[in-house]
Amino acid sequence: MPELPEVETVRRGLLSLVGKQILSIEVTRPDLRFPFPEDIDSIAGRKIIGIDRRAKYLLIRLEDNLTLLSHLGMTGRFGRSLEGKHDHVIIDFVDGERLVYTDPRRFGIMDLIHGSDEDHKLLSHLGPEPLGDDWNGDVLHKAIRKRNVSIKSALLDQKIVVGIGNIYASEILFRSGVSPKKLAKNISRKKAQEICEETKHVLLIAIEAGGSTLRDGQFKQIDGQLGYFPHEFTVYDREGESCIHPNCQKLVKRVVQSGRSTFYCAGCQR
DNA sequence: CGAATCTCCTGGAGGC
DNA sequence: TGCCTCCAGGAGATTC
Repeated sequence: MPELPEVETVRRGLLSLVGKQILSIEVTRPDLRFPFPEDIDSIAGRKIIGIDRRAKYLLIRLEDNLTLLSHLGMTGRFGRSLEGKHDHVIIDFVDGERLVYTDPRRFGIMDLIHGSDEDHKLLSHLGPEPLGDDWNGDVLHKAIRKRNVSIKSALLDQKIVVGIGNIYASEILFRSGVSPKKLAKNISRKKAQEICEETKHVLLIAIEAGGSTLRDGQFKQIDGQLGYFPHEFTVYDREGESCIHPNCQKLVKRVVQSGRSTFYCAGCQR
């Protein structure tokens, strides 16, 4: 499932579309997670002038201050040709290129932003970007020091920090040596600093690796190449396997928090 | 206000 | 081989 690194990888893959003029857009159904905007056709005739990312949202910038917002949900992906029954959005370009949004589970989102991002309902409440220079241990500590939830849940809360999903939350906490069950309000300033640094590290490494996906490789980079590097994971989906630390004899555990699997090492994470 | 729960959806895995 | 159940999970909506 796409988290920040996967979305960033998709963004980079889409950059070759910048400068192209849209000929037409076709939707094969009325909605994904939400209904498509009624004026979705208004992107036709406009050129793509840039592609940004905010949290896990892709922001396809068009002429005349119009932005096509896209969220990949769980299983959304962009391709250059039709794949089958789950193709929901087909964008054709004047030069003959084609962009197809495919999403079996339809948790994705496609919407238009007229004007500034901050005014859009889905973007207005988002927290800081984890890779931004202004996100540090202090900022994280202040955001969680009164929160009566587990640190795992806090890292998934997009109002605290954006872009982290279920996989990287486990990875970050393992590398930080913090138990996922520890309450956010009990995280020291120093530990918050470590979590912050590991977050940046993990996300950057994943971006360099080209993103990752679930075990079935549902996520594809735009050229169709799989972007899945399971060996990168230290704990995620490794229940019952040995902790990777050479001096640790423990096995990776799995617990369910807020209905989501969390993987951790009880020996290394306190 | 914060926190917990419910909800959307389909494909894949496992059980028998 | 087929059918059933369960599970994966982002994040808004709902409830308390």
